[in-house]
Amino acid sequence: MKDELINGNDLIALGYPANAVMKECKIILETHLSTLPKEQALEKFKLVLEDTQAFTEDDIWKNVAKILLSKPAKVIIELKDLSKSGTYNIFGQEYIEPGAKQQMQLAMRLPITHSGALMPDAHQGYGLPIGGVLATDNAVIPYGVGVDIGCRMCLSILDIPLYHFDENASKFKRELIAHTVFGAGAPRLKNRADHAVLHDPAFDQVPFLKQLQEKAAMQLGTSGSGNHFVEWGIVKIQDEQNEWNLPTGKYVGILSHSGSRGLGAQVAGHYTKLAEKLCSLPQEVKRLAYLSLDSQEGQEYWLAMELAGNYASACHHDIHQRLVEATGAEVLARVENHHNFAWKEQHGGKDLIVHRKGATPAGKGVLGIIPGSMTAPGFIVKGRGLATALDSASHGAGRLMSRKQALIKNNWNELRSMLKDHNVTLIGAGLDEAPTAYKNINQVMQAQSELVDIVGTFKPRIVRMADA
DNA sequence: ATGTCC
Repeated sequence: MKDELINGNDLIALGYPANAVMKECKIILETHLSTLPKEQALEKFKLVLEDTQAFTEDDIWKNVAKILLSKPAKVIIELKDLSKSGTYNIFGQEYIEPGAKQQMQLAMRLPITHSGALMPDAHQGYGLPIGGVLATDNAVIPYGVGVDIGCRMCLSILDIPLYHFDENASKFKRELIAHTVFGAGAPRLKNRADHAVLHDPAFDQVPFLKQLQEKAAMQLGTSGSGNHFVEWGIVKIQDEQNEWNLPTGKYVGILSHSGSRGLGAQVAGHYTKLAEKLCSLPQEVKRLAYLSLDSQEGQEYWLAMELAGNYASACHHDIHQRLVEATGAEVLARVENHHNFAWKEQHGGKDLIVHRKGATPAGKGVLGIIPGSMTAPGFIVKGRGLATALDSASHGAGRLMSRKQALIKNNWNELRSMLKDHNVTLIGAGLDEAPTAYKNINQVMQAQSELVDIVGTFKPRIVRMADA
């Protein structure tokens, strides 16, 4: 081949895919076509592309033919131009790291995205940021829900007198240890669980779920690890108009935070992989791969997601029930909500799929729980239904430090002193969960005063988390 | 988040 050289762009212009075939073409160019004029060489490439089948046995071209036939060019879905992606509202702008905003901006550019919002506890995650809310059109993003599907809060307000709790603190601590199970992969202790959710028809409707049924039974009522907890604490009801007609004042309560354990994690992993296979997005957003709700896979994910949500809910109820029975308490009121989930909702008269990944549903009048930290209060909230926040609020204070960073910066002396100051007994946990690793919950609540009203607070007193 | 890549 004389004078001008053929390059990759020439081949792509002919219609060649930009994949492994390029390497083979380069070898042929160098070893067999080096003396041919450019036009003639291009003609040859064109012929191979048009009649690939005829070259599958050709000594020179068989590798090229094989790749052309086996690997059809993958169509990468294009992101919307920034100018057409629409804006999203950020609450608590000053508390949010740039990485989380960049992730949200990318999510806004998906072709399926309708609208979005970022909560004041937001920080970087896989795919959608934690604290990200994304409304899409008839499609679900497994990583827009998160790895721990149905991760949620549950608060039981009890009839136990405060003085009884204080006088018997060691018994309450013992029962908390006896009736909660922490640790990754940890199975339930002793008695085998039975619960309607373990017989959910979804286990038979979705083949992938069948193999997870036994694991789900083994782990029912367990809490897992990470930032999950079960705690005794003091509820303070301050809204006189509360729905339970409870007199304002202090109550003993149980607050728990956990999700769908191995069941949800396996579902998330499986359908994320499937989505990435079926929905090729540019590298920087590949974790936002989505499934159409009209597809078999999308419908399966939705069913599996709802099962994982119900399972997570059952886990909380099981934990609360055992603690309530062990202490002879009665439940006066209960507040609970998912904060890693997707819902079918109407916004502005349009049917949408609303993903909340680390965000609390806050539709008008909807109750929820936003935890603080092991020493900072959590909040019982009532949604204000702000449209620009897509009826959402934060799911907590949000991390200030990464786990790794927190392990380096925090120390046990400081943590022990904080626990003492706040009259908190801690069982388990590591320095990565120290209160100093989290944002200031009061600032976060201030930043979302348009999103939720405060009904009451919860001050942790005996906290159990997974061992470090 | 989960016994951490089918």
